Amino acid sequence: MMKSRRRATSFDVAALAGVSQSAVSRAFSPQSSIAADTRARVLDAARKLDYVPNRIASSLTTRRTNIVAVIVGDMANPFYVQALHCIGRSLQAQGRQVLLFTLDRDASADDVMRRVLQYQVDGVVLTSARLSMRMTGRSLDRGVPIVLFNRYIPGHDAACVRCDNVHGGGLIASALLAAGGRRFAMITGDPGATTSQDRVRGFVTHLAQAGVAPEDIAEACGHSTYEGAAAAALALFDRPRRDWPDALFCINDIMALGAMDVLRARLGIAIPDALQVAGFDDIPQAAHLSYRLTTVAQPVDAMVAEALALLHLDGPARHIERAIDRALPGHLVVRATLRPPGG
Amino acid sequence: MMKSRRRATSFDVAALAGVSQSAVSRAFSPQSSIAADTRARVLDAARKLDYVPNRIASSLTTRRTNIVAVIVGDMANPFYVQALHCIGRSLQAQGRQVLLFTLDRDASADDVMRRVLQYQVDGVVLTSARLSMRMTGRSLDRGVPIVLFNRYIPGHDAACVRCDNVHGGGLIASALLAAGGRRFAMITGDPGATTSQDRVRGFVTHLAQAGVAPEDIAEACGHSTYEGAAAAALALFDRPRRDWPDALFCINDIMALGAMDVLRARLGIAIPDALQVAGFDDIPQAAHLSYRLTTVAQPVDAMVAEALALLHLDGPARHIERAIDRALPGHLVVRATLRPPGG
DNA sequence: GTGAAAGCGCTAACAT
DNA sequence: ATGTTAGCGCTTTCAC
Repeated sequence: MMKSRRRATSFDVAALAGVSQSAVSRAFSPQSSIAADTRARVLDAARKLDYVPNRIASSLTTRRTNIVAVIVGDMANPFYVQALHCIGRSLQAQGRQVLLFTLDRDASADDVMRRVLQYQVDGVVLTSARLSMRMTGRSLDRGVPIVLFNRYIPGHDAACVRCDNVHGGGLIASALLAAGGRRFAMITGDPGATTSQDRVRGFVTHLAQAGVAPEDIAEACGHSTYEGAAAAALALFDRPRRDWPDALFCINDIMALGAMDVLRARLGIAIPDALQVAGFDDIPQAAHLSYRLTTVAQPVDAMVAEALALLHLDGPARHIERAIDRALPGHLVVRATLRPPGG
Repeated sequence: MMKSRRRATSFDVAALAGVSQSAVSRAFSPQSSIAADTRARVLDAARKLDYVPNRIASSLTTRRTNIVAVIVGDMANPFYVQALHCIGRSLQAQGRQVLLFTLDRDASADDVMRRVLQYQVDGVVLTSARLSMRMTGRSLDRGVPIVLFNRYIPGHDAACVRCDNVHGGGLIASALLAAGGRRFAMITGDPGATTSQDRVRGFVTHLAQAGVAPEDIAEACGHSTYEGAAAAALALFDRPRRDWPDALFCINDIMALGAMDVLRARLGIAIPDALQVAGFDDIPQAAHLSYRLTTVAQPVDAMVAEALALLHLDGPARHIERAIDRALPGHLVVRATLRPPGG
């Protein structure tokens, strides 16, 4: 028993309820002035016809789709999955939805932005991807705000929300020093991203203050992936055993997992006894018993709240933020990959 | 230097190009009949005005949004993240996008479906969530196809794409038997989901054929989470050491990781020497060196392709599949959590 | 091949 | 509080 092929419209409901079509519209907008019993009659008729307001049609007139585009550059990194989940939840609680755009490694964010603009989204959240100034300008000029999440590009027009990476790098350095680290090494991420650069800078600067010369810090690029970090770790340990590092900072957790796994399985290195390890992000896996990774926790909830706030989704006064940079502090989470200080 | 606040419309482009508005529309639809030079003039004018076709407006007339809703029930399970990623990529390659709906644990899929319908999506993919028949009927009757991904509900109206879980459970049983398992245990997932039930059934049935009585198989529910599985594993081993299981099947990989972690860290159990472990799904982490988990790989790409095909997104003949059940075979991936047979 | 005109389903003034 | 009317930006007959 199939219902009528055509979906009911507000006109159908109006006819059945014996009111005008605009009354139907009002019945479905919480703050409009309509008599309680009129609304009741309308909602009743709507139920009978299985009527659901068409948000796509309404967005044509309101000029708001209540859709936010989220561009995710690296779904293989649980940190971004976590961020996406948090963004989705928050938005959904506001009656909005995420339109997801995935960006395969080295795909152009500009290309995907062209498509984003076709969907008339109310805002864009961009994670782990680079967007040209030209494209950013196009979006901002059309009134579509953009916020870069966990990515900061100096001089860039878009708003940006991130963790204070320099500070976080310093936290790791001081923890590793306090735990007795002597020969330092680090595995870096995307060399072009300030996220990686800043964490490295905070780390190196802090170590320098403690008398560790930057050139004494071994370094390898892990390209922000588990596999890349595994390769980088082996490269760092490709030297006489007495020169092996005893303190390793991985610019993010997913790389720390890759490094720990390969160093333990292939070289039999004991963590934290022979090597202390720290990461960054505090992804769920960092807490798992196989790793118990010391790391800097990014304040994801606060970052997401801030990012969405900067989009100014509420109110009719669509203000577009430009060149804003919000760096929120992370905090050290000490787990078992560091020896207890003075232990 | 800010451009005009108002976004250019096809009328603006038409005026600049000296053609009618419908010509502009045609210039942007690949298959419409329009002279090459007219199209060129239009595209040129469009570029000058930074015009982008409004897909929301066009979907009003075409009755297709080119948006597919994906409802994700468990973002903490990497398998679903993988599926989401794959769906997003495939859809994007077809010029479509994913509208993401997240479902917090125990939230009602019916509630979220009500919102889905407002967005006039062309189809719905539902992962790890239960949808009432009533709501399913409403959606199908309105011409919005639904496919359940990795979930099968007997007698349900929606189409369903899944792995052959009974077969997969059998593969694990036979691998565990061949590797010398004697005292079997399993950690189950959501007790109400056929996904878990079928894997259990395949496993138990196969063992029974080899002479292992079902009542000799220890069982605990891990609720499909890492933490739940850790607790379940401890419960299974809360008995005299000589009665400890030597072969453990976890209904999915994420639970296998939780079980392995806690059994190794808390009870010092050696895997695979003292205990052989197998999972299901083949999530990326299963291959990591800390686990090297033997598991059944779900054919995610094929499943996604099949799911999208059942949505019949192409062509004007919007056919709605009902009560379809497609079970694709998974395959065993042998890693280090099983002892080599005859070794 | 091209233009004119009629909607798609809704919201938002504007009257009443 | 309610109805009338004019769009929102586009696609699609239908003439020419």
